[in-house]
Amino acid sequence: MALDTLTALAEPTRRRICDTLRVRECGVAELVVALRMSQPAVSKHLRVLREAGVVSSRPVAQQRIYRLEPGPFQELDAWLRPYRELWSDSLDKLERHLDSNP
Amino acid sequence: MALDTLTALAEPTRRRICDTLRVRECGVAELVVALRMSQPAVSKHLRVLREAGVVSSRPVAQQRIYRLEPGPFQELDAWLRPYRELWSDSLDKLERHLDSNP
DNA sequence: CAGTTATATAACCTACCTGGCATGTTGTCC
DNA sequence: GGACAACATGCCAGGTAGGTTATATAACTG
Repeated sequence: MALDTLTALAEPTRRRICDTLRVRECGVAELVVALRMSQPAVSKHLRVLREAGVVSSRPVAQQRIYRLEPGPFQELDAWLRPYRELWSDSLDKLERHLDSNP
Repeated sequence: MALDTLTALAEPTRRRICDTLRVRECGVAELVVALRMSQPAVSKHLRVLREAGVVSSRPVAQQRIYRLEPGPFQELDAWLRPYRELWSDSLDKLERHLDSNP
C-alpha cells in the first residue's frame, strides 16, 4: 500500500531529494551540496526513503549511488485512482447522482 | 503545491477519514462511529484536513457536514506526473539512455 | 599498514504530533 | 430563557521526528 510511501514523501526535504534524484541518480555528497544540508541529516532521510522502498542504493567504490524506485510511485498512483472521480467528467457525476437517487 | 496535502494524507487515520468521505459526505458523529475513535480526535484530524483544503464543511442545523474537495487530489496527481516516466514504456527508457550516453 | 574519502550510525536535544479528558461554543427545541 | 445536541478547542502526557556533533565503518590510495 501507499502507507509508508506517503509518510516518506510528506517530508519537504525528502521531496527535494526525490526531485533531485528524478533528474539523475547520484551519491550522497552530491545531495549534500544540492540540499545545503549536513551529511548525517541527508543520510537519515535517505534511510527513511530506502526503508520505504522509494530509493535504492548500490555501492560504487566508496560511494553509494542512490536511485529512485518506481514501485512506491506506482502504488501512490494506484491509491489515488479512486479519488480521481472527484474531478472526472460530468458523466461520472451523473452516475453518482443516479446511484444515490434510485 | 502538494506540500501540505501530503502531510495531511500521511496520517493513517486521516486517510481512513478520506476513504470514508469518498463514499459519501457525512457529519462528525458518523465518522466517530466509523473510525471508533473519540470525537475530539476526529475533530482535530478534520481540522488538519480542512486547513489543507482536503475537505470542506457546511453547517446543517447543529451538524457540520464534511465533504472531500478535489483540488488537493488534483495537485497530488499533478505532482506525481513527472514521476510517471519512471515506469512508463520502454520508449522513455531508450530516450533517457540516449540522453545520458550522447 | 596508515591515511584519506565517503557514508552510516549513535547519542542527544528540541519540537511537534496524536491521543485522552474536560470544557467552551453554537444552534435547536420546548 | 433553560436544557440539550453536535462540534470545536484547551490542556496535558507519551511518543516520535528531524537536526546537530561526534564517532564508527568500509573502501580506496600510497
